[in-house]
Amino acid sequence: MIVGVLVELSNKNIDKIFDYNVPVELISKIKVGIRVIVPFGRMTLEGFVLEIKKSNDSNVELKNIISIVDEDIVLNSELLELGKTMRNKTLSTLISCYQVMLPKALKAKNGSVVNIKYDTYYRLGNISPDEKFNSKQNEIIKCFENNDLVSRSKLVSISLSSLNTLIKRNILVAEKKEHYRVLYKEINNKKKELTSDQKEVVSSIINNSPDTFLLYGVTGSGKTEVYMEVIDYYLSLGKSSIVLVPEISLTPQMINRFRERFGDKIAALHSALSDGEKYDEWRRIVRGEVSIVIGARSAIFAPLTNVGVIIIDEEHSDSYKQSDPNPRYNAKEIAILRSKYHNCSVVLGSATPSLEVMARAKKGVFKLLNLPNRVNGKSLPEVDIIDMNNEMKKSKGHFSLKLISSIEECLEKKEQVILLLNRRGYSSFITCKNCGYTFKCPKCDISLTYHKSSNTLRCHYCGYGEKVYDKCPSCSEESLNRLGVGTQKVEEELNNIFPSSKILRMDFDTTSKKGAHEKMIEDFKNQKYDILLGTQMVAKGLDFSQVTLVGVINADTSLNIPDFRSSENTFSLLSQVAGRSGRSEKTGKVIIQTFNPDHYAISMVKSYDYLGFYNREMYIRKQLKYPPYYYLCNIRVSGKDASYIFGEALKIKRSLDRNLNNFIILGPSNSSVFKINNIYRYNIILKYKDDSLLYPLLEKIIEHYKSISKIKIDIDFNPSQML
DNA sequence: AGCACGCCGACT
DNA sequence: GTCGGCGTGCTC
Repeated sequence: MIVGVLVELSNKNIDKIFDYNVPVELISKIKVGIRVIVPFGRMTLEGFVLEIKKSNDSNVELKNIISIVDEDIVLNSELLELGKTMRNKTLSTLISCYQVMLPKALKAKNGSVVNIKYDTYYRLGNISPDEKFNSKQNEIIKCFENNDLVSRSKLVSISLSSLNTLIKRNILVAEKKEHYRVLYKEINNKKKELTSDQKEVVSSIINNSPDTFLLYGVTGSGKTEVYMEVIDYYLSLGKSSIVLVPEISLTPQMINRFRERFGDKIAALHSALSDGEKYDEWRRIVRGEVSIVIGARSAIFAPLTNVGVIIIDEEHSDSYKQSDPNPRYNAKEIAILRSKYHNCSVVLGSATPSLEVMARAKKGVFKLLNLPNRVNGKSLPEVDIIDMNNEMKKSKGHFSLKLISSIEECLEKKEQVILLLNRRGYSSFITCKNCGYTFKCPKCDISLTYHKSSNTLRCHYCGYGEKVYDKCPSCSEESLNRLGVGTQKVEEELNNIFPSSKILRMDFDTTSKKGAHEKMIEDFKNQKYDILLGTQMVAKGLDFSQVTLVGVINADTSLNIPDFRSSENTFSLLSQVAGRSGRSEKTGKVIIQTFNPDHYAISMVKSYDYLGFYNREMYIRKQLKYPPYYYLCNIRVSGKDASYIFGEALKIKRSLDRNLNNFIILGPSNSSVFKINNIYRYNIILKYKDDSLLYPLLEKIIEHYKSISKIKIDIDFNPSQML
């Protein structure tokens, strides 16, 4: 027996199948989709078995497989095939596509597999009628009246020595059962009565399946209930479901809602789980012990069989696109690929759909479903836009008088406030007021950001750090200025204005500890705090009934990012956070502070005019030839020798120019962070409508450069950010 | 990724 | 003459 193996090295030169002999004693254990250990050059590597064949059709002498890693397959035929499609769509290595499908714990570097934990259980053996038992022993045996299997810990708690006696007499027989590290609540199938709008949407999905739907529903319109109802329907047909949410909104609050309804039929894959816990969840999925998988981007690869529906909540979130390590895939595209295989539907939900998805829905490629009303029957909270250009003359802090008085009012009524400090694309760097000097990382072309806790300046890209100076190194004046607003600073200011209020600060610093995020949300829900102050993480998915005021301290930072999506992202962020207000009986209110009150991405939030925003933004995208009118592709050429790299990038650009018609080809230009860790980066940006000639050409370019180690070519199709 | 091979510069 | 630089190629 010969097997074709793909080894675990992500390198274009090795991204092909290598054949190995299977020693006789291993033949019976070989299956396509398991991992094996093989010799490779002088190395010993892990790899996936992709093919099984009878004879050696090449003229090279084959080595033997060393051992087998998995009893059961880790990649089924659907996922093996999906990986190949992904490779072709992302031009990444096949092995990287398979690796991204599996939990980290399985990406074993030479066999470092996570321990499977076992619990010991006992069952009753044969008891002949003349066996006699004492009282302790009888007590133990009684435990088996209603259960076949009883855990050792329970029996030990009765009497260890009696237990040992019974085991010795073969009255009890030991049995090992896998121990899962995650505990589950009892199912209680909490079902809410749906509104007629919701019911209509649910039946529309079920009756028109399979298809891809855009569920466009305002904040608070009960999209989650719709998802659960659809999932429940497919559950009743014996089918499984995948639910994707952005990591940031995969809160315990969200998971608990699903758990209350579906109990232990759910596996939740989120970042708060350890590698071992994620592995446990993954194994439950593989074994068919769960029917619903809820998780962030990579959960789209959940090895469920017989999928009934794939739901992508907050569809507009850019977190569904993997942008940094290869493969640069988009979970929405993967969802559609998997739905074709399973002949099932995809539901994309959002209150502010991405332009790409809405455009496709309008064209009829996706089916558009509407939820125009909130389930509480109330209208959306009133939005007040405060022009900070005027306010700054009146006070020097970050709070307008209007926001201060509204918070005051809210606190008096014992209601709660959420404050968003928009820090998207924002960093707290230090500059000299006198000469304009800024501190930059010597290895990366980026400003160092100030870290109060360690009193250092740090580089967000490479981790470089230096201590903070008093004097400007350029002009020697003591005129260094901390720019920008941190949550800490705003918290202090807030404390001064409202000394008796209880403020909860939620940002990356305060939520990094395990379970901290969960506890904060729980505490705020239980009204242990009056004001929740935080970054983007307070904007999405949270549902607190006592929140009647949402304030946005600085709406503009996300608007100033040099990215063609900055308006869309700003509109969507502001609309989302506005939706946190007035979700229950009490009427809510929203205050947005901005220096650009007339910018359409801000002014249209006031009227909740998504479609108005959509039309206006679409017009601009058409003029500027951006998505959804054109596709984008970013070719990043990088290496240590800047002039060599630029020269090669230019060659690539010229070759593209020669071979592609109707393409707009920009660059090579310095990428927005030009240098990271002494690697210089140039971008070539392509805009196009038809990609049929592009792929073979790019494959050729990759092929040409793959063996030249001083240059790296990275391709990102439809990048989420243009950085 | 590792490691060997091989072809040019500065040394005991 | 030889040690060692790293550019290039190969791994079933």
